Amino acid sequence: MPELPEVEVIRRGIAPHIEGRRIVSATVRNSMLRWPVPGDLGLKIGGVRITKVSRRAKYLLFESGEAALILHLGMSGSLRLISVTAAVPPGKHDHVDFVLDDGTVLRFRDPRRFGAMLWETGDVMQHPLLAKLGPEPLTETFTGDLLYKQTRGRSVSIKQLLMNNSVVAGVGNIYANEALFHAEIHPMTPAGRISLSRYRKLVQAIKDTLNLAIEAGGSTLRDFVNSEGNPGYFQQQYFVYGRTGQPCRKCGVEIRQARQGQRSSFYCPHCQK
DNA sequence: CTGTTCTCCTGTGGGC
DNA sequence: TGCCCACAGGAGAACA
Repeated sequence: MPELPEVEVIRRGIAPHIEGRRIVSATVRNSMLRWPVPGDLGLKIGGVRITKVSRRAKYLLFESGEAALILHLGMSGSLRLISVTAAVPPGKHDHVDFVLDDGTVLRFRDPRRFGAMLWETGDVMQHPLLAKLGPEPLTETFTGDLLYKQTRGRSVSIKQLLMNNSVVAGVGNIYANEALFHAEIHPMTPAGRISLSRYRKLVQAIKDTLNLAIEAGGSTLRDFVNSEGNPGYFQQQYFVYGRTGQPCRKCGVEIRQARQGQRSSFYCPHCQK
């Protein structure tokens, strides 16, 4: 699933091919994503020049002067660029195509259709999906001091807190688990009972794991044009995620799995307290 | 406000 | 080899 690092790597991969280009047309074959793709998307986006491809949390934003396309890859979404000469026929789950003014096609595929594609005029950051997001984890506004202040008196578990996008944007299940392991914090610890120094360590762990993943993805990044599969997706060497029953990479004790809010948590019972 | 539960969807993998 | 089914999960919506 595309986590924040994958989305960022995808953004970096496609931006050079899209920024400065005009979108000639859009073809929507299946509009039933998480929310319906606007029926008049093609009319609205046709002729629009994309000046910038940016990211907020796990949302990709294709910005023009006065409007923006908001794109979320959900669980199974992917983007690929197809050159005009390749003429690849769309597959079953290729729901949307954008034709650029150089003939390139940007194709959105999403088998599970948890993704989203919306059009917002005006200031895109005022869109309800984006307006209430917390700080970006990789910016300096996201600090241990902030998390500490924000969590006094709160009983929610730290793992679930990290996955709350209004607290910090775009930290998903994998990186919440991984960061808690590196910070040596048990995922079920109530957020209000964690000290300032531990929050500082946790925030650093979040930044480090995300940055490491982005670097790993960037280093293996292939060209997005005419590439098969899902360029931008990459398999990380995880410390706890998906490693139930396997030995902890630090101490050898078996990694445990538990359920927190309908979501799997993975942790080392020896390293994380 | 807080915290919890529900919901959308389909590919994958384990069991038999 | 084929079939069945639990499971996975981002995150907004709904609810207590």
